[in-house]
Amino acid sequence: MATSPADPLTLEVVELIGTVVARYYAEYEQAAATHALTGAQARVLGLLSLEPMPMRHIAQKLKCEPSNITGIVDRLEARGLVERRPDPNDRRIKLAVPTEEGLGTARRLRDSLDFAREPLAELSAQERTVLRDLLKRMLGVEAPGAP
Amino acid sequence: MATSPADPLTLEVVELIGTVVARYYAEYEQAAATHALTGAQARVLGLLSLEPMPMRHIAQKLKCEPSNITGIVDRLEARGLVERRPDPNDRRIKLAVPTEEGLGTARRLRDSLDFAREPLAELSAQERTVLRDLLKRMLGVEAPGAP
DNA sequence: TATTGTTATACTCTATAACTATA
DNA sequence: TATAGTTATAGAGTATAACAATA
Repeated sequence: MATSPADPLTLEVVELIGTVVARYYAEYEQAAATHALTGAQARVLGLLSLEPMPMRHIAQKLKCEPSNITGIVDRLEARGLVERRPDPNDRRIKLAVPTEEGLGTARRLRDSLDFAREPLAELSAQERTVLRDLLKRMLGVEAPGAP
Repeated sequence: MATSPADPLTLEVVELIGTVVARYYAEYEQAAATHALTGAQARVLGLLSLEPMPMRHIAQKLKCEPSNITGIVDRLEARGLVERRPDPNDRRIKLAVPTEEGLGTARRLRDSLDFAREPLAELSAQERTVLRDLLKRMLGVEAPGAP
């Protein structure tokens, strides 16, 4: 479907979002590096810290090829942050599970992600609520009071 | 400076921003791939399409090492999208300049970046204005009517 | 046969260090 | 000597294709 072709207000918002993306991304990479992780390793570890899952699921979540996950989990496993465990029900599957140390690293990583938390301090609670609801609608998340 | 440590509303907004970042980033890479460019090549070409600049300046804008730019510009040049030109005032400097074809590719790339433009159609003009002003304040851009 | 994970391969991006040619 | 760009090198991420083990 064709989208409205470039009214100035929309373009301005798009550019602002681009700035947010660049800043957020850079801070994420830097926070990962602080914990001696690459961005991809940090994303996998963060994902697994929420829920252990088979290798293939990780690739689906990260929208990349499954073969890439092998190497990333290899490096996390070599550092003792993640383990591969057999799935009792299907011996083809290997579950990637964070270790205690991996969980700790994931938590510290999350805590060090100040971005958007510090800038958000500029906004009042009411303004944050407005921002939240606008972002939700942009992203197609169902509205607070709608079905 | 310590930031407020995790009120639920702020965390929710941070997570929403994370979702925006992931979606925007994925769409940018995909749009670049549509034009047979990598993300890095697309970023360099987009930058040069606004203003030709010395190799070193590109590295500063992209926050990476200058040695990386050599290869990226090599590949853009091999495809006829960018040229290296001598700087008349300082023979150490090489200016990276997009060709006509490079400018066309950059324009089409920008036009194909529907993200945030399509989702923004969900919002009214008034809501987009509110979103714009909130993002500006978050990013520390001076407010519309403030010094 | 289909699926899961891995390996092998090739390309790109990245940082580091050493090199060249200018200034 | 200092700076701009390059080269050389090594590590990591990525996609593709082929493979072993299991279903």
